[in-house]
Amino acid sequence: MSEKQVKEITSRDVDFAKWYTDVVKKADLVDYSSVKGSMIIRPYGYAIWENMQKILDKKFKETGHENLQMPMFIPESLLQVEKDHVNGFAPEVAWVTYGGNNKLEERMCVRPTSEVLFCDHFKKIINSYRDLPLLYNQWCTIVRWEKTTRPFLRSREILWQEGHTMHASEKEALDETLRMLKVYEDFQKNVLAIPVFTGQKTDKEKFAGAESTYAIEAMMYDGVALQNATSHYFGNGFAKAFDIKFLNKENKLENPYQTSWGCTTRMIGSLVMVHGDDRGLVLPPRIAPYKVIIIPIGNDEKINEVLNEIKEDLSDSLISYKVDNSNKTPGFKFAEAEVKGYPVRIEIGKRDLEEGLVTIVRRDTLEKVKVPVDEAVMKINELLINIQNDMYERALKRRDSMVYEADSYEEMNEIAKTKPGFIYTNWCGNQACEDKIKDDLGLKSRCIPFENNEPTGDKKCVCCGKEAKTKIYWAKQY
RNA sequence: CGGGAAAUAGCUUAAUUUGGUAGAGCACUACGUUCGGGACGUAGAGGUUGCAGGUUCAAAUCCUGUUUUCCCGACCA
Repeated sequence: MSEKQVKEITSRDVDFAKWYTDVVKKADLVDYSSVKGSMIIRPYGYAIWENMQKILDKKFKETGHENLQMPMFIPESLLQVEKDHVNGFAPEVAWVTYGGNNKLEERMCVRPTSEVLFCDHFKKIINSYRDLPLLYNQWCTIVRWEKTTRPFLRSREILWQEGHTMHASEKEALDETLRMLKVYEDFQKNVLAIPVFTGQKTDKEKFAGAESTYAIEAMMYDGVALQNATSHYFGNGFAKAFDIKFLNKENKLENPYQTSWGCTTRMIGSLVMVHGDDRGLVLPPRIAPYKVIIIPIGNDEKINEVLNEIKEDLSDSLISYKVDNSNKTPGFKFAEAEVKGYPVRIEIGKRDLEEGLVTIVRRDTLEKVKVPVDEAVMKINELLINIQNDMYERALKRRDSMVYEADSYEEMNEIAKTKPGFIYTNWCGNQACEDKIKDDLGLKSRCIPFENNEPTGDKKCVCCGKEAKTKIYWAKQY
């Protein structure tokens, strides 16, 4: 690697935090604005979000959901209807107190999430079991006044999607909660190539006002956890607080059962921190705005002819591409392509063309192959599939190598202090142990996975030594 | 929100200690030569030194406040 690259992007093993900010800025994903925690998502970063939206939105619609748009402001009295909810969010909402020069009679917060807005609406439109289920989703921004902010990982203005549904039965609502969690899990695995632990949050970590919260938890390159999506089951708590009722088949009034689920542009941060390397971003083909970057080396008739031929073949195969026609030297273009993380690079130069070849380079391994011009697109198709799979397998292998089981508190302590990653232990189910582990080791519970969650070994809680109820993951979090 | 550090051209920075004409490299613009791992020549453009006050004959430099960024902690469904 040249000295110039080392200078521009801090090595991720030297200073991971600096590496992250270098990559998100140098890959043109994001820029800072003059408001803390309110970032500018630049076209290349936004294109990744658009792809996420496109793929998820299709899934949401296939599962019967409709998009709508709710207001941005919530009157204080409305936010206060559900007690746990307001207690959870009050410390981090932004308030609007003036309209022009006039002080408002009642202040309004900028939505930190839209449960109460949906409930206010649901109350008006739900009358009968025939109105259920109601399956809604909205793409919007929300505001949470975070104290510490970082691009994509924790911002004050958050670009996200929130699904809100109402059901006639407890079971149906719970099924919906888990169904959407599964949609997120599949998306992470198959599109983002990010392995996740899927499971239930503890009572301490669950959403304010929810009966149960589920999450998908990813591990970043440095072993720190990032929650990439959540799905909540509310029971009928909000419905009761908001007096939402429907007549069931027996002609009796009943409160419906509710869910909500969401994911944000934080997933872009995940992509960077799971797959990126010292040369920059590495994007899985299925989410990359451009799957191929074409770099002509030099400029003559033959090169242009082959360039056009390949462009046509890529278009025919529905493979998105970008051409770097700038006047930069090849070395500059290669380095630039690597910072941006285009999955495949194709180099068209006269030296290869004399033998009828072009060079194809995959970003994840930097492996180069030379193929005949008319086989280039076929080869690219094959590579894109391999890159997608290999990236997932590599991420999975790395993650699994950083998950440690601890049987005693001493062992857990030792691992927490010396090895980055997740720790998997027996747990009694009491918050006292969660609090102690947070205080002693700085670790928070991530989730209780759905599978292989039976206590093992002596079946005692790793912290208090009492009988364990389950196994659970612990980690530092972003 | 506490503790620390920083802010000078798009980027990296010099001048700040000791107040006295804001300077460079890269990037950018035009033309030309180049092109297989961060090219070269010639010419050019780019700054009320984050913002607001104060001290001074004079402030990038000293003082106060403020905003933003980074680090550590607290907080964070």
